[in-house]
Amino acid sequence: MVTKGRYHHGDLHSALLDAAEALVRERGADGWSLREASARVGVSPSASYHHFASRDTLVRALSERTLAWLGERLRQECERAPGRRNDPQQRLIALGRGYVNWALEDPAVARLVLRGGATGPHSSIPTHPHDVLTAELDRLAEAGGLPALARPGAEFVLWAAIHGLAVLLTDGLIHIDGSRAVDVQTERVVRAALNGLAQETSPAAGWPAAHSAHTERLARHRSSQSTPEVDENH
Amino acid sequence: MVTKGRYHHGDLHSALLDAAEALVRERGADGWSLREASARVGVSPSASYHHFASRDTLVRALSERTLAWLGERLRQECERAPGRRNDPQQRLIALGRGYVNWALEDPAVARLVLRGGATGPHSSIPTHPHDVLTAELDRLAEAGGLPALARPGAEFVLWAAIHGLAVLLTDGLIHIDGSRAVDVQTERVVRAALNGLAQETSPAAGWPAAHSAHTERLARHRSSQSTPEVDENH
DNA sequence: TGTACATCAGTGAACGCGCGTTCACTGATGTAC
DNA sequence: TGTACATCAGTGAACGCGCGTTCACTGATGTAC
Repeated sequence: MVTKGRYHHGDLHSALLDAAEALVRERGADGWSLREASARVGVSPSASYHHFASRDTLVRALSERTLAWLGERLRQECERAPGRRNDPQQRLIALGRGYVNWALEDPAVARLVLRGGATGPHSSIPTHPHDVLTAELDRLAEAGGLPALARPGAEFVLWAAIHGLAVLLTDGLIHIDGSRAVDVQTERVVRAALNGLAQETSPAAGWPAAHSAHTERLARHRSSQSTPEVDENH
Repeated sequence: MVTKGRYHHGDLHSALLDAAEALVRERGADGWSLREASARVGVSPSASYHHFASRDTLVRALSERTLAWLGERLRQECERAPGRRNDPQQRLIALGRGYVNWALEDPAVARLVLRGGATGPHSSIPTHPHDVLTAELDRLAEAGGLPALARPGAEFVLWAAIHGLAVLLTDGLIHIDGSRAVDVQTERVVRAALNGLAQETSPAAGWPAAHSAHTERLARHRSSQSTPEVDENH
Protein backbone atom coordinates (compact mmCIF):
# COMPACT_ATOMS: atom_id res chain seq x y z
CA MET A 1 0.00 0.00 0.00
CA VAL A 2 1.87 3.05 -1.28
CA THR A 3 0.93 6.20 0.58
CA LYS A 4 3.95 8.41 -0.11
CA GLY A 5 3.22 11.95 -1.12
CA ARG A 6 -0.47 11.39 -1.39
CA TYR A 7 -2.77 14.05 -0.04
CA HIS A 8 -5.31 11.47 0.95
CA HIS A 9 -3.77 8.80 3.06
CA GLY A 10 -5.99 5.94 2.01
CA ASP A 11 -6.44 4.17 5.31
CA LEU A 12 -5.71 6.67 8.02
CA HIS A 13 -8.09 4.91 10.38
CA SER A 14 -6.04 1.72 10.62
CA ALA A 15 -2.79 3.61 10.29
CA LEU A 16 -3.61 5.62 13.41
CA LEU A 17 -4.51 2.47 15.30
CA ASP A 18 -1.21 0.90 14.23
CA ALA A 19 0.76 3.96 15.28
CA ALA A 20 -1.02 4.12 18.63
CA GLU A 21 -0.32 0.43 19.20
CA ALA A 22 3.37 0.92 18.45
CA LEU A 23 3.53 3.95 20.76
CA VAL A 24 1.89 2.02 23.57
CA ARG A 25 4.59 -0.62 23.17
CA GLU A 26 7.38 1.95 23.15
CA ARG A 27 6.19 4.32 25.82
CA GLY A 28 3.62 2.51 27.90
CA ALA A 29 -0.14 2.56 27.99
CA ASP A 30 -0.37 6.28 28.79
CA GLY A 31 2.93 7.72 27.66
CA TRP A 32 1.90 8.93 24.23
CA SER A 33 -0.35 11.50 22.61
CA LEU A 34 -2.72 11.82 19.71
CA ARG A 35 -0.30 14.30 18.21
CA GLU A 36 2.52 11.80 18.30
CA ALA A 37 0.43 9.13 16.64
CA SER A 38 -0.60 11.57 13.90
CA ALA A 39 2.97 12.72 13.39
CA ARG A 40 4.15 9.15 13.08
CA VAL A 41 1.64 8.52 10.32
CA GLY A 42 2.79 11.74 8.66
CA VAL A 43 -0.43 13.63 9.04
CA SER A 44 -1.47 16.74 10.94
CA PRO A 45 -2.99 16.24 14.41
CA SER A 46 -6.35 17.55 13.29
CA ALA A 47 -6.64 14.96 10.55
CA SER A 48 -7.33 12.27 13.13
CA TYR A 49 -10.56 13.99 14.05
CA HIS A 50 -12.04 12.87 10.76
CA HIS A 51 -11.63 9.29 12.00
CA PHE A 52 -11.90 9.39 15.78
CA ALA A 53 -14.04 11.76 17.80
CA SER A 54 -11.37 12.06 20.47
CA ARG A 55 -8.21 10.53 21.75
CA ASP A 56 -10.29 8.36 24.02
CA THR A 57 -12.24 6.98 21.09
CA LEU A 58 -8.98 5.94 19.47
CA VAL A 59 -7.90 4.16 22.63
CA ARG A 60 -11.18 2.32 22.82
CA ALA A 61 -10.99 1.30 19.20
CA LEU A 62 -7.49 -0.07 19.75
CA SER A 63 -8.73 -1.95 22.77
CA GLU A 64 -11.55 -3.53 20.85
CA ARG A 65 -9.40 -4.44 17.89
CA THR A 66 -6.95 -6.12 20.24
CA LEU A 67 -9.64 -7.99 22.16
CA ALA A 68 -11.09 -9.32 18.93
CA TRP A 69 -7.66 -10.44 17.79
CA LEU A 70 -6.96 -12.06 21.16
CA GLY A 71 -10.30 -13.87 21.16
CA GLU A 72 -9.51 -15.34 17.80
CA ARG A 73 -6.04 -16.37 18.92
CA LEU A 74 -7.37 -18.06 22.04
CA ARG A 75 -9.95 -19.95 20.01
CA GLN A 76 -7.19 -21.26 17.79
CA GLU A 77 -5.01 -22.22 20.74
CA CYS A 78 -7.86 -24.29 22.12
CA GLU A 79 -8.15 -26.13 18.82
CA ARG A 80 -4.44 -26.86 18.84
CA ALA A 81 -4.47 -28.18 22.41
CA PRO A 82 -2.80 -31.58 22.91
CA GLY A 83 -4.51 -34.75 24.14
CA ARG A 84 -6.65 -37.18 22.21
CA ARG A 85 -10.39 -36.62 21.79
CA ASN A 86 -9.93 -32.87 22.22
CA ASP A 87 -9.63 -33.14 26.01
CA PRO A 88 -11.62 -30.14 27.32
CA GLN A 89 -9.29 -29.64 30.28
CA GLN A 90 -6.28 -29.47 27.98
CA ARG A 91 -8.17 -26.95 25.89
CA LEU A 92 -8.74 -24.76 28.93
CA ILE A 93 -5.10 -25.01 29.90
CA ALA A 94 -4.21 -23.91 26.38
CA LEU A 95 -6.60 -21.00 26.72
CA GLY A 96 -5.01 -19.91 29.98
CA ARG A 97 -1.56 -20.14 28.47
CA GLY A 98 -2.64 -18.13 25.48
CA TYR A 99 -3.98 -15.39 27.73
CA VAL A 100 -0.97 -15.26 30.02
CA ASN A 101 1.60 -15.56 27.25
CA TRP A 102 -0.02 -12.79 25.28
CA ALA A 103 0.06 -10.54 28.34
CA LEU A 104 3.76 -11.22 28.78
CA GLU A 105 4.62 -10.86 25.10
CA ASP A 106 2.85 -7.54 24.79
CA PRO A 107 2.66 -6.18 28.33
CA ALA A 108 1.99 -2.52 27.60
CA VAL A 109 -0.85 -3.24 25.20
CA ALA A 110 -2.19 -5.85 27.60
CA ARG A 111 -2.22 -3.31 30.41
CA LEU A 112 -4.16 -0.89 28.24
CA VAL A 113 -6.69 -3.49 27.18
CA LEU A 114 -7.09 -5.44 30.40
CA ARG A 115 -7.46 -2.30 32.46
CA GLY A 116 -10.91 -2.24 30.88
CA GLY A 117 -13.28 0.64 31.07
CA ALA A 118 -11.74 1.47 27.75
CA THR A 119 -14.26 -0.71 25.95
CA GLY A 120 -17.10 1.22 24.40
CA PRO A 121 -20.71 0.73 25.39
CA HIS A 122 -21.79 -0.73 22.07
CA SER A 123 -18.85 -2.86 21.14
CA SER A 124 -19.71 -6.05 19.40
CA ILE A 125 -16.45 -7.91 19.23
CA PRO A 126 -16.96 -10.99 17.10
CA THR A 127 -14.88 -13.40 19.16
CA HIS A 128 -14.50 -11.92 22.63
CA PRO A 129 -12.06 -13.77 24.94
CA HIS A 130 -14.82 -14.05 27.49
CA ASP A 131 -17.04 -15.85 24.98
CA VAL A 132 -14.27 -18.31 24.22
CA LEU A 133 -13.89 -19.09 27.90
CA THR A 134 -17.60 -19.73 28.48
CA ALA A 135 -17.77 -21.92 25.40
CA GLU A 136 -14.86 -24.03 26.61
CA LEU A 137 -16.40 -24.42 30.05
CA ASP A 138 -19.66 -25.54 28.42
CA ARG A 139 -17.68 -28.11 26.51
CA LEU A 140 -16.03 -29.34 29.71
CA ALA A 141 -19.39 -29.59 31.48
CA GLU A 142 -20.92 -31.50 28.58
CA ALA A 143 -18.01 -33.93 28.61
CA GLY A 144 -18.66 -34.58 32.29
CA GLY A 145 -15.54 -32.83 33.52
CA LEU A 146 -17.56 -30.40 35.61
CA PRO A 147 -20.73 -31.22 37.55
CA ALA A 148 -23.79 -29.37 36.29
CA LEU A 149 -24.29 -27.66 39.63
CA ALA A 150 -20.82 -26.15 39.44
CA ARG A 151 -21.18 -24.82 35.93
CA PRO A 152 -23.12 -21.59 36.52
CA GLY A 153 -20.66 -18.79 37.13
CA ALA A 154 -17.65 -21.08 36.80
CA GLU A 155 -16.26 -18.72 34.16
CA PHE A 156 -15.77 -16.03 36.78
CA VAL A 157 -13.69 -18.31 38.98
CA LEU A 158 -11.48 -19.37 36.13
CA TRP A 159 -11.27 -15.92 34.62
CA ALA A 160 -10.24 -14.44 37.95
CA ALA A 161 -7.46 -16.98 38.31
CA ILE A 162 -6.08 -16.57 34.80
CA HIS A 163 -6.54 -12.83 34.68
CA GLY A 164 -4.97 -12.46 38.09
CA LEU A 165 -1.88 -14.34 37.07
CA ALA A 166 -1.63 -12.33 33.86
CA VAL A 167 -1.82 -8.93 35.54
CA LEU A 168 0.42 -9.88 38.46
CA LEU A 169 3.04 -10.81 35.88
CA THR A 170 2.65 -7.81 33.58
CA ASP A 171 2.56 -5.40 36.52
CA GLY A 172 5.75 -6.91 37.84
CA LEU A 173 4.29 -8.00 41.17
CA ILE A 174 5.38 -11.55 40.41
CA HIS A 175 8.47 -12.58 38.49
CA ILE A 176 8.82 -15.90 36.72
CA ASP A 177 11.97 -16.62 34.76
CA GLY A 178 11.55 -18.45 31.50
CA SER A 179 8.50 -19.10 29.38
CA ARG A 180 8.49 -22.78 30.29
CA ALA A 181 8.11 -21.87 33.97
CA VAL A 182 5.31 -19.46 33.10
CA ASP A 183 3.47 -22.27 31.32
CA VAL A 184 3.93 -24.55 34.33
CA GLN A 185 2.55 -21.92 36.65
CA THR A 186 -0.39 -21.17 34.36
CA GLU A 187 -1.24 -24.84 34.10
CA ARG A 188 -1.13 -25.14 37.86
CA VAL A 189 -3.51 -22.23 38.28
CA VAL A 190 -5.98 -23.52 35.71
CA ARG A 191 -5.89 -27.07 37.04
CA ALA A 192 -6.36 -25.93 40.62
CA ALA A 193 -9.36 -23.81 39.66
CA LEU A 194 -10.96 -26.56 37.56
CA ASN A 195 -10.34 -29.29 40.11
CA GLY A 196 -11.61 -27.08 42.89
CA LEU A 197 -14.77 -26.29 40.93
CA ALA A 198 -15.29 -29.96 40.09
CA GLN A 199 -15.36 -30.73 43.81
CA GLU A 200 -18.24 -28.40 44.57
CA THR A 201 -21.17 -30.23 46.12
CA SER A 202 -23.78 -27.49 46.27
CA PRO A 203 -24.66 -24.69 43.88
CA ALA A 204 -23.41 -21.25 44.87
CA ALA A 205 -26.10 -19.41 46.82
CA GLY A 206 -28.00 -16.77 44.91
CA TRP A 207 -26.46 -17.60 41.58
CA PRO A 208 -26.24 -16.05 39.01
CA ALA A 209 -24.95 -12.94 40.74
CA ALA A 210 -21.99 -11.90 38.60
CA HIS A 211 -22.09 -10.54 35.06
CA SER A 212 -19.32 -9.78 32.68
CA ALA A 213 -19.43 -6.26 31.29
CA HIS A 214 -19.03 -7.73 27.82
CA THR A 215 -22.04 -10.02 28.17
CA GLU A 216 -24.12 -7.20 29.59
CA ARG A 217 -23.24 -5.00 26.69
CA LEU A 218 -24.21 -7.69 24.24
CA ALA A 219 -27.57 -8.16 25.94
CA ARG A 220 -28.20 -4.42 25.97
CA HIS A 221 -27.15 -4.19 22.36
CA ARG A 222 -29.52 -6.95 21.28
CA SER A 223 -32.48 -5.58 23.19
CA SER A 224 -31.84 -2.14 21.77
CA GLN A 225 -31.92 -3.61 18.27
CA SER A 226 -35.28 -5.28 18.75
CA THR A 227 -36.82 -2.31 20.55
CA PRO A 228 -34.75 0.69 19.54
CA GLU A 229 -37.12 3.17 21.14
CA VAL A 230 -36.08 2.13 24.64
CA ASP A 231 -32.37 2.26 23.95
CA GLU A 232 -30.97 4.64 26.53
CA ASN A 233 -27.47 4.56 25.14
CA HIS A 234 -27.77 6.07 21.69
CA MET B 1 -3.34 19.72 65.24
CA VAL B 2 -3.78 23.43 64.48
CA THR B 3 -1.96 24.49 61.34
CA LYS B 4 -3.84 27.67 60.44
CA GLY B 5 -1.72 30.64 59.55
CA ARG B 6 1.52 28.95 60.45
CA TYR B 7 4.45 29.43 58.19
CA HIS B 8 5.71 25.96 58.95
CA HIS B 9 3.05 23.41 58.36
CA GLY B 10 4.12 20.91 60.97
CA ASP B 11 3.48 17.69 59.13
CA LEU B 12 3.44 18.48 55.46
CA HIS B 13 4.71 15.02 54.61
CA SER B 14 1.59 13.22 55.83
CA ALA B 15 -0.65 16.09 54.79
CA LEU B 16 0.51 15.72 51.20
CA LEU B 17 -0.07 11.99 51.32
CA ASP B 18 -3.57 12.57 52.66
CA ALA B 19 -4.34 15.14 49.99
CA ALA B 20 -3.04 12.86 47.26
CA GLU B 21 -5.14 10.00 48.59
CA ALA B 22 -8.26 12.17 48.58
CA LEU B 23 -7.52 13.36 45.05
CA VAL B 24 -7.07 9.80 43.83
CA ARG B 25 -10.50 9.01 45.22
CA GLU B 26 -12.08 12.06 43.62
CA ARG B 27 -10.41 12.05 40.25
CA GLY B 28 -8.97 8.62 39.71
CA ALA B 29 -5.49 7.19 40.00
CA ASP B 30 -3.96 9.55 37.42
CA GLY B 31 -6.32 12.50 37.29
CA TRP B 32 -4.54 14.80 39.69
CA SER B 33 -1.31 16.75 39.98
CA LEU B 34 1.32 17.58 42.55
CA ARG B 35 0.21 21.18 42.27
CA GLU B 36 -3.35 20.27 43.20
CA ALA B 37 -2.24 18.29 46.21
CA SER B 38 -0.06 21.18 47.40
CA ALA B 39 -2.85 23.69 46.86
CA ARG B 40 -5.25 21.55 48.82
CA VAL B 41 -2.87 21.53 51.76
CA GLY B 42 -2.52 25.27 51.39
CA VAL B 43 1.11 25.31 50.44
CA SER B 44 3.01 26.34 47.32
CA PRO B 45 3.84 23.60 44.79
CA SER B 46 7.53 23.92 45.43
CA ALA B 47 7.14 23.23 49.13
CA SER B 48 6.48 19.57 48.39
CA TYR B 49 9.98 19.19 47.07
CA HIS B 50 11.30 19.46 50.60
CA HIS B 51 9.43 16.23 51.34
CA PHE B 52 9.30 14.26 48.11
CA ALA B 53 11.91 14.22 45.41
CA SER B 54 9.27 14.09 42.71
CA ARG B 55 5.64 13.46 42.08
CA ASP B 56 6.48 9.83 41.47
CA THR B 57 8.08 9.54 44.90
CA LEU B 58 4.87 10.82 46.45
CA VAL B 59 2.84 8.23 44.57
CA ARG B 60 5.16 5.47 45.71
CA ALA B 61 4.99 6.62 49.30
CA LEU B 62 1.21 6.62 49.15
CA SER B 63 1.28 3.15 47.69
CA GLU B 64 3.49 1.84 50.45
CA ARG B 65 1.51 3.48 53.19
CA THR B 66 -1.65 1.92 51.80
CA LEU B 67 -0.09 -1.53 51.42
CA ALA B 68 1.09 -1.45 55.01
CA TRP B 69 -2.37 -0.44 56.17
CA LEU B 70 -3.99 -3.15 54.06
CA GLY B 71 -1.61 -5.80 55.34
CA GLU B 72 -2.51 -4.92 58.89
CA ARG B 73 -6.22 -4.97 58.07
CA LEU B 74 -5.96 -8.38 56.44
CA ARG B 75 -4.09 -9.76 59.41
CA GLN B 76 -6.88 -8.60 61.67
CA GLU B 77 -9.58 -10.02 59.42
CA CYS B 78 -7.88 -13.41 59.61
CA GLU B 79 -7.95 -13.23 63.41
CA ARG B 80 -11.64 -12.42 63.35
CA ALA B 81 -12.50 -15.28 60.99
CA PRO B 82 -15.37 -17.53 62.14
CA GLY B 83 -15.12 -21.24 62.91
CA ARG B 84 -13.83 -22.94 66.03
CA ARG B 85 -10.16 -23.68 66.52
CA ASN B 86 -9.22 -20.85 64.16
CA ASP B 87 -10.02 -22.90 61.06
CA PRO B 88 -7.21 -22.01 58.61
CA GLN B 89 -9.49 -22.27 55.59
CA GLN B 90 -11.94 -19.81 57.12
CA ARG B 91 -9.02 -17.51 57.81
CA LEU B 92 -7.99 -17.59 54.17
CA ILE B 93 -11.55 -16.91 53.06
CA ALA B 94 -11.57 -13.92 55.40
CA LEU B 95 -8.30 -12.76 53.89
CA GLY B 96 -9.72 -12.98 50.39
CA ARG B 97 -12.81 -11.08 51.39
CA GLY B 98 -10.74 -8.39 53.03
CA TYR B 99 -8.70 -7.95 49.87
CA VAL B 100 -11.68 -7.89 47.51
CA ASN B 101 -13.85 -5.74 49.74
CA TRP B 102 -11.10 -3.20 50.17
CA ALA B 103 -10.65 -3.00 46.40
CA LEU B 104 -14.36 -2.36 45.98
CA GLU B 105 -14.61 0.14 48.83
CA ASP B 106 -11.70 2.18 47.59
CA PRO B 107 -11.39 1.34 43.90
CA ALA B 108 -9.32 4.29 42.73
CA VAL B 109 -6.72 3.89 45.45
CA ALA B 110 -6.74 0.15 44.88
CA ARG B 111 -6.06 0.66 41.19
CA LEU B 112 -3.14 2.90 42.01
CA VAL B 113 -1.67 0.49 44.52
CA LEU B 114 -2.39 -2.82 42.81
CA ARG B 115 -1.08 -1.60 39.49
CA GLY B 116 2.27 -2.07 41.18
CA GLY B 117 5.53 -0.84 39.79
CA ALA B 118 4.80 2.10 42.04
CA THR B 119 6.50 0.38 44.95
CA GLY B 120 10.03 1.59 45.57
CA PRO B 121 13.06 -0.68 45.38
CA HIS B 122 13.88 -0.53 49.07
CA SER B 123 10.50 -0.52 50.66
CA SER B 124 10.23 -2.47 53.85
CA ILE B 125 6.53 -2.55 54.59
CA PRO B 126 6.07 -4.00 58.06
CA THR B 127 3.02 -6.15 57.30
CA HIS B 128 2.84 -6.65 53.57
CA PRO B 129 -0.35 -8.34 52.28
CA HIS B 130 1.78 -10.90 50.56
CA ASP B 131 3.43 -11.85 53.86
CA VAL B 132 0.03 -12.30 55.47
CA LEU B 133 -1.00 -14.65 52.69
CA THR B 134 2.09 -16.84 52.92
CA ALA B 135 1.76 -17.02 56.70
CA GLU B 136 -1.85 -18.16 56.43
CA LEU B 137 -0.95 -20.82 53.88
CA ASP B 138 1.79 -22.06 56.18
CA ARG B 139 -0.79 -22.32 58.92
CA LEU B 140 -3.12 -24.28 56.63
CA ALA B 141 -0.33 -26.65 55.62
CA GLU B 142 0.69 -27.22 59.25
CA ALA B 143 -2.91 -28.00 60.14
CA GLY B 144 -2.97 -30.65 57.43
CA GLY B 145 -5.30 -28.75 55.12
CA LEU B 146 -2.76 -28.71 52.33
CA PRO B 147 -0.36 -31.54 51.44
CA ALA B 148 3.29 -30.61 51.90
CA LEU B 149 4.04 -31.21 48.23
CA ALA B 150 1.42 -28.63 47.25
CA ARG B 151 2.65 -25.93 49.59
CA PRO B 152 5.59 -24.48 47.64
CA GLY B 153 4.31 -21.72 45.40
CA ALA B 154 0.73 -22.16 46.55
CA GLU B 155 0.62 -18.46 47.44
CA PHE B 156 0.89 -17.55 43.78
CA VAL B 157 -2.11 -19.66 42.85
CA LEU B 158 -4.23 -18.17 45.57
CA TRP B 159 -2.96 -14.66 45.07
CA ALA B 160 -3.71 -14.84 41.36
CA ALA B 161 -7.27 -15.93 42.06
CA ILE B 162 -7.99 -13.28 44.69
CA HIS B 163 -6.14 -10.51 42.92
CA GLY B 164 -7.82 -11.40 39.65
CA LEU B 165 -11.27 -11.14 41.15
CA ALA B 166 -10.39 -7.85 42.82
CA VAL B 167 -9.11 -6.18 39.66
CA LEU B 168 -11.84 -7.56 37.42
CA LEU B 169 -14.32 -5.96 39.80
CA THR B 170 -12.57 -2.61 40.25
CA ASP B 171 -11.91 -2.30 36.54
CA GLY B 172 -15.56 -2.95 35.82
CA LEU B 173 -14.98 -6.04 33.72
CA ILE B 174 -17.25 -7.98 36.07
CA HIS B 175 -20.27 -6.62 37.89
CA ILE B 176 -21.65 -8.13 41.07
CA ASP B 177 -24.60 -6.49 42.75
CA GLY B 178 -24.56 -6.38 46.53
CA SER B 179 -21.75 -6.94 48.97
CA ARG B 180 -23.24 -10.24 50.10
CA ALA B 181 -22.95 -11.59 46.54
CA VAL B 182 -19.37 -10.34 46.36
CA ASP B 183 -18.56 -12.30 49.52
CA VAL B 184 -20.17 -15.41 48.08
CA GLN B 185 -18.15 -15.11 44.89
CA THR B 186 -14.92 -14.47 46.79
CA GLU B 187 -15.48 -17.48 48.99
CA ARG B 188 -16.12 -19.60 45.94
CA VAL B 189 -12.89 -18.47 44.33
CA VAL B 190 -10.82 -19.09 47.46
CA ARG B 191 -12.39 -22.47 48.14
CA ALA B 192 -11.92 -23.60 44.55
CA ALA B 193 -8.25 -22.62 44.61
CA LEU B 194 -7.58 -24.25 47.98
CA ASN B 195 -9.47 -27.43 47.15
CA GLY B 196 -7.78 -27.64 43.79
CA LEU B 197 -4.35 -27.22 45.39
CA ALA B 198 -5.17 -29.82 48.04
CA GLN B 199 -5.80 -32.35 45.29
CA GLU B 200 -2.34 -32.05 43.75
CA THR B 201 -0.50 -35.36 43.67
CA SER B 202 2.89 -34.30 42.42
CA PRO B 203 5.03 -31.25 43.11
CA ALA B 204 5.06 -28.63 40.37
CA ALA B 205 8.04 -29.22 38.08
CA GLY B 206 11.00 -26.92 38.56
CA TRP B 207 9.65 -25.28 41.67
CA PRO B 208 10.31 -22.66 43.03
CA ALA B 209 10.07 -20.68 39.82
CA ALA B 210 7.97 -17.69 40.80
CA HIS B 211 8.97 -14.83 43.11
CA SER B 212 6.97 -11.98 44.44
CA ALA B 213 8.55 -8.61 43.83
CA HIS B 214 8.02 -7.80 47.48
CA THR B 215 9.89 -10.88 48.70
CA GLU B 216 12.69 -10.24 46.26
CA ARG B 217 13.04 -6.71 47.52
CA LEU B 218 13.19 -7.89 51.07
CA ALA B 219 15.91 -10.39 50.22
CA ARG B 220 17.89 -7.80 48.33
CA HIS B 221 17.45 -5.35 51.15
CA ARG B 222 18.72 -7.80 53.75
CA SER B 223 21.73 -8.86 51.74
CA SER B 224 22.58 -5.25 51.06
CA GLN B 225 22.52 -4.59 54.79
CA SER B 226 24.90 -7.41 55.62
CA THR B 227 27.22 -6.69 52.71
CA PRO B 228 26.60 -3.10 51.74
CA GLU B 229 29.52 -2.99 49.33
CA VAL B 230 27.79 -5.26 46.83
CA ASP B 231 24.50 -3.42 46.88
CA GLU B 232 23.81 -2.45 43.30
CA ASN B 233 20.74 -0.39 44.14
CA HIS B 234 22.08 2.45 46.22
C1' DT C 1 18.83 33.55 80.28
C1' DG C 2 20.17 35.86 75.98
C1' DT C 3 22.06 36.04 71.72
C1' DA C 4 24.35 34.49 67.16
C1' DC C 5 23.76 31.71 63.71
C1' DA C 6 23.11 27.36 61.05
C1' DT C 7 19.49 24.82 59.42
C1' DC C 8 15.04 23.88 58.05
C1' DA C 9 10.70 24.57 55.60
C1' DG C 10 8.39 27.67 53.44
C1' DT C 11 7.37 31.46 49.10
C1' DG C 12 6.48 33.06 44.44
C1' DA C 13 7.90 33.74 39.96
C1' DA C 14 9.45 31.61 36.07
C1' DC C 15 11.03 27.84 32.80
C1' DG C 16 9.86 25.13 28.95
C1' DC C 17 6.80 21.98 27.56
C1' DG C 18 3.31 19.31 25.07
C1' DC C 19 -1.27 18.47 25.27
C1' DG C 20 -6.39 17.86 23.14
C1' DT C 21 -9.22 20.20 20.39
C1' DT C 22 -11.27 23.79 17.15
C1' DC C 23 -11.55 26.46 13.07
C1' DA C 24 -11.58 28.27 8.51
C1' DC C 25 -9.48 26.55 4.77
C1' DT C 26 -8.19 23.70 0.49
C1' DG C 27 -6.87 19.87 -2.43
C1' DA C 28 -8.56 15.37 -4.17
C1' DT C 29 -12.13 12.22 -5.27
C1' DG C 30 -16.07 10.38 -7.31
C1' DT C 31 -20.64 10.68 -9.16
C1' DA C 32 -24.68 12.54 -11.99
C1' DC C 33 -25.85 13.99 -16.21
C1' DT D 1 -16.29 10.99 -22.69
C1' DG D 2 -16.37 15.51 -20.39
C1' DT D 3 -17.71 18.59 -17.09
C1' DA D 4 -20.01 20.60 -12.72
C1' DC D 5 -20.17 20.06 -8.26
C1' DA D 6 -20.98 17.86 -3.68
C1' DT D 7 -18.43 15.45 -0.52
C1' DC D 8 -14.61 13.80 1.69
C1' DA D 9 -10.11 13.97 3.95
C1' DG D 10 -6.56 16.60 4.45
C1' DT D 11 -3.74 21.37 6.30
C1' DG D 12 -1.84 24.67 9.54
C1' DA D 13 -2.39 28.02 12.85
C1' DA D 14 -4.23 28.98 17.04
C1' DC D 15 -6.77 28.37 21.58
C1' DG D 16 -6.25 27.85 26.41
C1' DC D 17 -4.46 24.99 29.58
C1' DG D 18 -1.99 22.89 33.46
C1' DC D 19 1.87 20.40 34.23
C1' DG D 20 6.57 19.09 36.89
C1' DT D 21 10.37 21.23 38.32
C1' DT D 22 13.98 24.89 39.43
C1' DC D 23 15.68 28.95 41.53
C1' DA D 24 16.92 32.65 44.48
C1' DC D 25 14.75 34.09 48.31
C1' DT D 26 13.00 34.57 53.30
C1' DG D 27 10.72 33.59 57.59
C1' DA D 28 10.81 30.38 61.56
C1' DT D 29 13.10 27.17 64.51
C1' DG D 30 16.30 25.32 67.56
C1' DT D 31 20.85 24.79 69.38
C1' DA D 32 25.66 26.14 71.17
C1' DC D 33 27.81 29.01 74.04
